[in-house]
Amino acid sequence: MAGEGVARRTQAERRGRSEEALLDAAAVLIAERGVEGASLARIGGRAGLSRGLPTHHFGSKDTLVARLARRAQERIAAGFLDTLADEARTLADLTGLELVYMTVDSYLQLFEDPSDDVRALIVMWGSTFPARSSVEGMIDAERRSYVGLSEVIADGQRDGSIRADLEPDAAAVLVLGMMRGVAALLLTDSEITDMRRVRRTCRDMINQALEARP
Amino acid sequence: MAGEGVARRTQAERRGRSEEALLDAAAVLIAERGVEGASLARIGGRAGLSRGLPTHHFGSKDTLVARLARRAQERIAAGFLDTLADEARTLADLTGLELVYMTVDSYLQLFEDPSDDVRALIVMWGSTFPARSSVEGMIDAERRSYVGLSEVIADGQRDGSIRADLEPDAAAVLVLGMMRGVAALLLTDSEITDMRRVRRTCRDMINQALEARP
Amino acid sequence: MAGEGVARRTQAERRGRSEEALLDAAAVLIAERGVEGASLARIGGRAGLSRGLPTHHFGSKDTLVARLARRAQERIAAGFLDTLADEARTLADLTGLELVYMTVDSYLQLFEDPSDDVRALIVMWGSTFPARSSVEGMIDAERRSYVGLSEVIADGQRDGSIRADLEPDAAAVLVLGMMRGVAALLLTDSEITDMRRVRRTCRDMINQALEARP
Amino acid sequence: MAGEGVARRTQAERRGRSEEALLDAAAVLIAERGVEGASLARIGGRAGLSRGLPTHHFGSKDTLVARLARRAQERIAAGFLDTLADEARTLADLTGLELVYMTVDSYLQLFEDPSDDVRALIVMWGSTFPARSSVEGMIDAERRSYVGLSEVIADGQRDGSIRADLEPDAAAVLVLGMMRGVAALLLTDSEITDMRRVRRTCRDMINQALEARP
DNA sequence: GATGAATGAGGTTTCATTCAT
DNA sequence: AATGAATGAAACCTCATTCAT
Repeated sequence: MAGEGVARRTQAERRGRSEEALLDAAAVLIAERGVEGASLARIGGRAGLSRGLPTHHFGSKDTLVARLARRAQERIAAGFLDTLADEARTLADLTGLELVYMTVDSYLQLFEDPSDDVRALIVMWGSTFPARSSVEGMIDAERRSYVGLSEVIADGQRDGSIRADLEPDAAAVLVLGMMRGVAALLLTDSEITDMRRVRRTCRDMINQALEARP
Repeated sequence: MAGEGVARRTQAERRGRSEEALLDAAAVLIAERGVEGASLARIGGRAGLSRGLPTHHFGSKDTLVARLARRAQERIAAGFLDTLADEARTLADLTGLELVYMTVDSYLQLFEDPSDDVRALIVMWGSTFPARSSVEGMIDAERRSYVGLSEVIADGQRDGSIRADLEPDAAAVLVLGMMRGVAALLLTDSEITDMRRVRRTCRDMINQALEARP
Repeated sequence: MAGEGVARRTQAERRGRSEEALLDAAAVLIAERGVEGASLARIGGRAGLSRGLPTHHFGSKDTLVARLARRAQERIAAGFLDTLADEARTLADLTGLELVYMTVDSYLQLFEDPSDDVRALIVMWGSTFPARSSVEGMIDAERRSYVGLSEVIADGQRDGSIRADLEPDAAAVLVLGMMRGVAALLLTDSEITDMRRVRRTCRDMINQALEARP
Repeated sequence: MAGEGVARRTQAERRGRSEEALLDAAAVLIAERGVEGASLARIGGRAGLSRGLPTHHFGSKDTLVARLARRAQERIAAGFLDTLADEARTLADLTGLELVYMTVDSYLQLFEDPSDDVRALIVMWGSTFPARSSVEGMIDAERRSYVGLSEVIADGQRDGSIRADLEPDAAAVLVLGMMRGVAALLLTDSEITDMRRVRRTCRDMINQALEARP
């Protein structure tokens, strides 16, 4: 029993380690060359493993890409919660306006020195633009982000921090679109301007645009 | 001689007509299946022409795609100028703030019922996200948009319509990113909310965020 | 116009020649290594053409195999009609019994010195045995052979050359099965016995088994 | 010691049980998808065991397939002897003609409601048609069937039950080919006609074709 | 005895491009 | 100007097999 347990854990560990390595490699390559340019053979090679392993583990390229997308999204979400925790606040303590601002700001902060995961995520987002796109779960996740943001804005209207005359749905689209679009612009042309100034200006603009005035 | 002249004009016309047909077909296919999914053979077929014609006319796929991107951008710019003309204004009559707003609004209006060109343009924008991207001229064009917008904002500060404490560069990134990002979101998930409400809310937010206050 | 006509004929000829070469190569390789063992790359190579051509022409392996099957079946049918013509008879002149016999005998004769087409056809027949098989049109063609043979036997009963107490359906299955099975056995193990003696004995057995007795 | 003995027997039993399960699964999959379509991983899975077990037990796919072929042939032979035993006859009591008939008939009877083994066997037979075929032992077994049948026919001529003017070799090929071919036809297209009528007609035709006449 | 992770060869297919017509 | 035949690289995927556990 003990022997079996060890063997199992070791096999599982081996598997897990390979998967992580493959996802890491996929992130690098997708960020670099796009979803289609990142071939499974190259992903395997870059991970220091064999050409055939990516398919062996994930069954198909679509699955691998979807898994990478989810991992990146989860990491971002976890990072955001960490940030809140670091500042010793809970969600309940924040006004809606503060929460909107922190959402946007912590997202943009990721792009000051973007990880491969984060860069890959934007690239994957870009590859969902064609009508028949394939990155599974991506559009759903985007929808959830939109709904969540919309609710936060409505909350902010209830708690009096956000102007009551905004339409939460429409404002959520604008804020989310700005987050994604700005990230994409800066990733594409990193010389455009530096992210820190953008974040500072962004705080200003969000406050001006959303804040309820006496 | 006269006959030859006519023949030549006809040849040139035919050529032009074929090229337009090919670009139209390319726009449809790129909007539908992405840049890589739009194969030259399919583009030729969709245009009602031969498989070999796209290469024959444009020399390479990259060139074809670049030409399509330029055509779409020029059409958008021309449309914008037409809108201004319709409202019997010249650029000189507008405050910086008005110009920013009209730029954004007329862009978003394109996505209420997007043409194939416009949809293809967003798809091509998405395919520039990888670090080694290929759509020639696209990043430069984006840079020019950014510079132009930045200047308009600075003009607005000079003419007193836009808050003086904004950094024009950073504000331009935020506004341009929002335009692109919102367009992409709505193209990807058309059920999210309707564009008209977004435009209305956008006017509000831009005014609040940029307007100089007494 | 004339130039176009020539060009077209020449292009068409080129295409036709390649197709024939590919089908010939496919027949050799399928006879040798089976349907799955005959890879498209090898077929192209054996035909003295490129690896990619088989797919380019036929679209898929299934189509290529189906085309080969049809070609072989048509050639066999044409050969049978030629044989009849050589003997200056028309179908109408033959009794049902004679026609059954000639059908079987001319089929078996093909296997005295079997062409690649004929060998490939038996191999393709063998590859239809799995429940989910793929050689398109093969099972239908087999069904048609069976129906045709069954009608010939019924005709023979009407014209008095074949015993009236046979069930035409069942007899057709037995005769057709024998044709195919014997062909397969001899192809598989050519040392079993020589085909000429089989044909002689076959005539005997068919006469004994089917002939109406006074 | 006793414990060890038990353990060993249990181990051996387990091994045997696994092997049988693997062969059963292989029969199902080969009947369904052909020899090449039946992958070792799927065989293991279908048997409710692991992916690696087929190789572990049989060493190679070829060996597994050969073992399955032999098992199926032995079962068929054993079934035939059982049938004889049920009818309380020994081989010595039968005339050659009767024995030929019973061989064919009991074989065809198997296909009225064919087991996976029997279906797989026909599929494996079909996969021996290519010149370089792989199912080890299959062609030899077929040869032995042929030789045996040929001897039975010669015996029948000696005992006066079968026409003396037949060539035993050739007749054996025809009878064996018919058995196999009819089985294949009915397996491929089960709607062709029902096996019972074929068996009835077959008895008739064999008697007419082989029986010595006074 | 058994599991399943890992490999890498090989298959079909898609495609941009070249070239003859 | 236009067609479409031909090429060959590269993609995804399947699979028998090897090997560590």
